[in-house]
Amino acid sequence: MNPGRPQPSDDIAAQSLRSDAERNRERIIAAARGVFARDGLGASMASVAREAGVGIATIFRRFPTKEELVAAVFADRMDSYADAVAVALADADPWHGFVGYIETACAMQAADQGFADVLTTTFPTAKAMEKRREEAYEGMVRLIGRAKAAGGLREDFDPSDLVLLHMANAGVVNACGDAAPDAWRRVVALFVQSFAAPARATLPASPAHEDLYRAMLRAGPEVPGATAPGRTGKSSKVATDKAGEAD
Amino acid sequence: MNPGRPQPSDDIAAQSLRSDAERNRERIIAAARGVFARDGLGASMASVAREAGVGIATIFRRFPTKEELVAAVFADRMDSYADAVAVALADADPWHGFVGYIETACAMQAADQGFADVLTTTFPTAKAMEKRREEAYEGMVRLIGRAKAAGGLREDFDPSDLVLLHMANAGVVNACGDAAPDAWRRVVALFVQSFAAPARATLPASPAHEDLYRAMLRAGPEVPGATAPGRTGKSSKVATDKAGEAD
DNA sequence: ACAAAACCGGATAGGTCGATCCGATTGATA
DNA sequence: TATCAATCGGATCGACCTATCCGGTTTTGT
Repeated sequence: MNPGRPQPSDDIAAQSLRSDAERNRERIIAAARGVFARDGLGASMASVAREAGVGIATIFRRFPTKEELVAAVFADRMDSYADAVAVALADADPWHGFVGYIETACAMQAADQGFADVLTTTFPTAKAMEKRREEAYEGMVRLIGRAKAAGGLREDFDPSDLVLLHMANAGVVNACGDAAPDAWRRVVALFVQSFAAPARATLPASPAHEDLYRAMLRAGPEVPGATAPGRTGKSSKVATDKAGEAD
Repeated sequence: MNPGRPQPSDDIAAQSLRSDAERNRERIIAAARGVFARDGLGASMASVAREAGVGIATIFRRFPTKEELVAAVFADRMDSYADAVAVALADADPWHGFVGYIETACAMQAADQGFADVLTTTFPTAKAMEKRREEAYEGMVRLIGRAKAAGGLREDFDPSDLVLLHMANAGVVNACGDAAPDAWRRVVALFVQSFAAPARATLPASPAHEDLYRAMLRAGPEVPGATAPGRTGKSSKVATDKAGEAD
């Protein structure tokens, strides 16, 4: 009956972890949840350790890489994400369900900087998380089909548009942070109105499926958000061609 | 007539720089233009130096901080940006001018990763650049007024919506990079359709002016983008993670 | 041609990050 | 209670970043 006993019928998840180890594991996840939500995935492992009240090594012992910690932290959030699609599919009104999904998912991005990044990044090594993502994607395709059939959604809407929506929303919540915590609502409302049927005009083609996948792979590295003072400027150059250059 | 002579009536800009120094200064700016455009503001000073064929110290001698280099590099890009507003105001058709401005500005973001961030960040120390930004903003307010008066633009459109648009577009171009270089066009087209009058539904309130300013201040630090896509293939371990970036 | 000032760039300082090492500690078992 | 493996956490590694230092080189004015 003692928890942690090596009995086969014991509690699953934590397989034979010493009691203090299991306690720390939960502390770490709880701390990481808060830190990633507040500072995004760019938060350092050290800051998570500090928040959890454990040593840095303790984190890496339980989660050999940062990516694994991220996967552990966001596992249940991805569940909620997949659930949101299921809830939307259960809605009797296809368009209402579609809009509800969008608002729920974007609200999740706004409430958790880390999750905003997760939705626009793929983690090939975190199979469980990617599985949820695919489940959600398949549900979204059906959701879109229903909404189109019911006439609420414009016919040229593509599943990839939801990915683009999340990228755009991530840009807004990342840039605004807590300075303007509700700005995303207006952006999302504008998007939703542009999704409504009938289409006001034709759209440029959607990006290819695999291009978007590569884009999400590429995003992996880092996420701004946190660092402080040393601000640097940014710049751009324009040099080449493209679009309307001024002279 | 020799350039660089200490004559008072000499060429302005470069005040008495030795010929080789002036040559390097231009090389540095040209290199930084390309590097920032390709890799975003997260690109390191070392990579700029390498591209320019000069030493790191040479860059910091001419531009004491990275922010100053950025300001120097983007000065003309901000001019083009302000020009785009002027061009839009000169358009006989207010709505056409409004849409043209949006497409031009967003195209500039897509063509230059660094500029995408510049548009969503303020640089209090770079006064010239901030002046251009304000000029552009004032022009945008007039542009919006004209477009509303002509009936093309929905009445509840707010100038801050253009800032949000740029934040959203930055999110898309940052996430997509060169993997899906045209994805932004579809997003912008959707936005434009949602801007068109008549409004399909009311919108959540706009963020407060000063909140958006604080958000743009806060955005400063870093920008991902840096690391190359396929890279890291090498040995095992560490593949992922960040690093460069960002920052 | 020549000296002095201006300039160059590699090495280095000092910071952060992810990740690892190792001596000290603690929990589980008998 | 005694034992020992499992665990802990601070120190440390290596890589990268911005920024500075300093000995060698180049431009400039006479």
